Amino acid sequence: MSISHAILGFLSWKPLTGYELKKIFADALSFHWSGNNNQIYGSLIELHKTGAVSIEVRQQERYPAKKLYTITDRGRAELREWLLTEPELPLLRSLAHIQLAWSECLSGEELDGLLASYERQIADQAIMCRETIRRRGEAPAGGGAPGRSARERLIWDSIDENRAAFYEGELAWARSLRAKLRELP
Amino acid sequence: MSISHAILGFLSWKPLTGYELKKIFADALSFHWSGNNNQIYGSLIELHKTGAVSIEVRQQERYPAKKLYTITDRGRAELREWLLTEPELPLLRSLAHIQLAWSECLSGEELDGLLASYERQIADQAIMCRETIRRRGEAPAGGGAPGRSARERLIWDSIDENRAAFYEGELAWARSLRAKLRELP
DNA sequence: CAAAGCATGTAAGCAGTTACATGATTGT
DNA sequence: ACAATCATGTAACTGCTTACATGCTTTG
Repeated sequence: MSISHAILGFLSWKPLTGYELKKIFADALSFHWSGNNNQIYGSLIELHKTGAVSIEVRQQERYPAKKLYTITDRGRAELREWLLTEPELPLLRSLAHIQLAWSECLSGEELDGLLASYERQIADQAIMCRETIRRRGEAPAGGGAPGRSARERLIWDSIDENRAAFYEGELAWARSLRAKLRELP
Repeated sequence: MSISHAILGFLSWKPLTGYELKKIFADALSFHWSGNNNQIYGSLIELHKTGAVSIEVRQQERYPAKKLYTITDRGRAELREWLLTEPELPLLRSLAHIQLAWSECLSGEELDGLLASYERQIADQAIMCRETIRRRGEAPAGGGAPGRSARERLIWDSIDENRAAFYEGELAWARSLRAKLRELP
């Protein structure tokens, strides 16, 4: 499961519970995982089986007991090994493009409506990305990562920037296509 | 299965066999499906069950019998209905970004190597995209689509252009990040 | 009193992948 | 001789998703 590498990544910062990881993934939009129970808890069980993490059960007074997961040396080695593997190509999949591809079945207005709706959604996304970046700039040291180096900050900011730029590019593309379609006879 | 809409799309042009569809998907990189047997043949069986396509078995002299699939009115209606549904957000997933996110575990040279390798792969992809677009420009009417309107051609060209621009954008991003990392103390 | 938060887990299912299985024919 | 093309299909698996199940506590 490819998400387990990302889990190991977060655990390399500090020990966390499944519940905390869930929230982290749900918040970290650039990581594109929904952070659903099945994957997080399932991966943690798997990681424990292979010895990449250790478990410490913490009883609590007013809340259910929680399991704190800590990365082991073996987990660290596994993470490093993965980091050194040849990176895969990014996966881009836009069902909207497929819809556009057969818009010959649609009238001019219907096609324009489809594009308008796509544009709106992408624009929202782009704004949200920029907002996230802005807020991060305001609250500097908060992000959970201990001892973040300048290098790491640069990389994380670049990844967020990449995401924003992607949506902005897609938005520009949709707008330009829509304009070109209006100019057609 | 979301690929079945794309299958209906191609069948809306002309009747095709599973084998032909397989090749079409394998060639149409912008459609990001591998065109593996299981999906194509499985979807066709499903589409036939729901009455979206009809089958005609053609015996051949020197080759195995083939099944020619034709879209029905019901299939056309289903396709049109899907085209009018609210488009989904594009899905972007770059494992390479996740690797970069924890490159704190790597040395400067290792990180640079990772980025270099990513850069190379993206650059190849970008070149291939441009090459496909160039070749399409040379051979005009070939593409299998009957009676393509100016509108449709514009859209298909835009989708290819979008794909190329995506890889070029990603390439520029990787290069700029690499340059910034070199300037760091 | 209902909703949201804390905390763990399971069940069922969808979409996609590689690899396997068959078997004639044509090209190198 | 070996590989590729034509043509259909199945098996086994991965990764991911939503929804279900439980139960106590805090906040509105």
